[in-house]
Amino acid sequence: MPEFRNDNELQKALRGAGLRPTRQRMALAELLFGQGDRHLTAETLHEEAQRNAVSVSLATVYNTLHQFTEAGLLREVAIEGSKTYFDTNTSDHCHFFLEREGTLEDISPEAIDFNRLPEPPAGMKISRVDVLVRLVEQD
Amino acid sequence: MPEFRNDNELQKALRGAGLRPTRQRMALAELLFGQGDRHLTAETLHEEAQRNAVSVSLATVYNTLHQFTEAGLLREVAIEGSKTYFDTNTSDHCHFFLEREGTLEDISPEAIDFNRLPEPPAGMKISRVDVLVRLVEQD
DNA sequence: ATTTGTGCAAATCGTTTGCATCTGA
DNA sequence: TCAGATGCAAACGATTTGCACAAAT
Repeated sequence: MPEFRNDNELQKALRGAGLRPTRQRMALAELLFGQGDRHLTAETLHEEAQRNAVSVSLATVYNTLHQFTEAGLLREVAIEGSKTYFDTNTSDHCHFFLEREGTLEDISPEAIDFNRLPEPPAGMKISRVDVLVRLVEQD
Repeated sequence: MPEFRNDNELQKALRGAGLRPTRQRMALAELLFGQGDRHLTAETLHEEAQRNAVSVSLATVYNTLHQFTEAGLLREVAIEGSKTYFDTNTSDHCHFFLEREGTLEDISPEAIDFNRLPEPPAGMKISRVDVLVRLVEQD
């Protein structure tokens, strides 16, 4: 859950990841990390950038999201369907998925607890456990 | 986990789902349900059909997979990335995902056990819990 | 005969890429 | 200066759709 108080910290974070703190990356990072935890797609972020008079191409948004993900600043969330979601909360946690709206919400890590996890097959190890709790309207 | 001993049972199942037992649907159903639990994509199934001299168009494979899913004969599995996977095992279970190969394996239901599940927000209920255990080679 | 399904090719959607241009160190 | 970034438009892969034809009831 990266947290940045000012542009200097942000610049340092980008530099630390081997990324030049360009105008576009700084602007996107501010949108991404400036308002708590968020779940968004490339399109969402692109639109938001335009609304905020930040001029970035969609291609750059994609590039940036992937670079930030590699740098550990974002996490990809696997949902069925076409779009890729990015989560600004990179800590270990699960998600609610509102099926009607197609949106994600974090679940606090304490709210889910495993009794047992399966043994990985020989030669393999668990890299991550994704849990998606699907929600629908109550009938 | 649908199980069909012969074409008659299969026909009945399709009819029960409001689907005409056409040549193509019967052939695809045999491929899908004739050999235990499977995880496949539209392309996979299409190729397999061609290898078995079953002539179906890719569009029909897509249609059929979705119709079978709606009918409860298949289950979609959410993986990140482009392709959609279908699982012939419709019972409640989790998956291993082999990241290197991009393939799925069932996990026996007993191997995973939740201590606690989160309370759904007001007015919502849990429709399903998807668990994906990601595996990588041991280092 | 009427309804439903099929195949093909074109259309769509999200995403990626090639390449010329620009920018930050 | 010059590697690295950006933007645009074209390319792409998976999936969907429109429509004429074929098959099932």
